[in-house]
Amino acid sequence: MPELPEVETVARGLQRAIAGRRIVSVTLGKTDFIDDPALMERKLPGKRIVLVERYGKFLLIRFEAGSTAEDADSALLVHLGMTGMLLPQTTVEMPRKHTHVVMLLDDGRELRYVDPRRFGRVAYLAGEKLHNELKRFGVDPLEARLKEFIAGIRSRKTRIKALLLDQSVIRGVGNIYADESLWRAKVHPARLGRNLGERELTEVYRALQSVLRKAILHRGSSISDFLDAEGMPGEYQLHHRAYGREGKRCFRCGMVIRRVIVAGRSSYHCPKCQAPPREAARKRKTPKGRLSASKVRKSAKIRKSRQG
DNA sequence: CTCGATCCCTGGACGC
DNA sequence: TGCGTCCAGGGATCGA
Repeated sequence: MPELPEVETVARGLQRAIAGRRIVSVTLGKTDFIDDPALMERKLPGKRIVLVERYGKFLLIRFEAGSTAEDADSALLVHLGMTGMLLPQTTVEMPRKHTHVVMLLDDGRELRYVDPRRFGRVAYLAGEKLHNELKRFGVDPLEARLKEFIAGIRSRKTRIKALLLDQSVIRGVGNIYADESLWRAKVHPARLGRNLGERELTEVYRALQSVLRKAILHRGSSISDFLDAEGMPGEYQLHHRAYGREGKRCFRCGMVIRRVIVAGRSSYHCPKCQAPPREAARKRKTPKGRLSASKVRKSAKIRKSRQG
């Protein structure tokens, strides 16, 4: 599941592998995760890749400025979703199953986008549109100063876990690194961000940066299927202290790690080290009778989307 | 404004 | 072995 460290790893690998190459042609498979497939097919051929960088959880493949103003400052924006992979491969290598975008490069290799679940997103954007897209996001956690981080957390009234995951507040953090950071900072995921003291917020900030940096050094976490640009899995999953460790013992105090749902996401934490909030012993209410009704609605929606 | 719930998708785990 | 069911999760969207 590509979050900041995984995307950073892919960006570095791609920068080494394809910077300077020119795109010769584009072949698309399924396109339901592409913003404007026709535009992409029209604009990419001939473009030279000058830089591959990370922006939050996005990869930005930046192109050489074209002759027209419209083509200045253009990029391919790629979000890997849950299972996306960008692999530079030779044409003799069999494309993996679920390869949906193939970009032929001028050295004969292909840059292939593979995404079984198609939770990702691909968009060709230029000029103002690119600019507007990027400014929707909050601060980069590795670049933000403590003051900016705290201002971001205090900007909204919700739980710390939800704040860390909110890309418009902080860009790049997902479920794994949110849990890992909160465990290290000894802060319960359901605490309200507003109720965290200066000291606690400082701890979260430091833990977040430390965890992200270490994870980048280990080339990210491969839980099920993350692969970097060289097709290699990361190793940071071997260093997880909270995420995915339900029922196992806390490395700090020996208490059993628990999983609760916060902000709609599995949240692994140590119930002893990470004291639960006093503020809101709020219980989620999910009437069981709704189940059948929602399933009825689900099938109706699927039918509708297939038509339109 | 802010919240939770729901949905998208596929493969892997699990139960029988 | 094979089938059905559940779950993972980021982000868009919607109704409360």
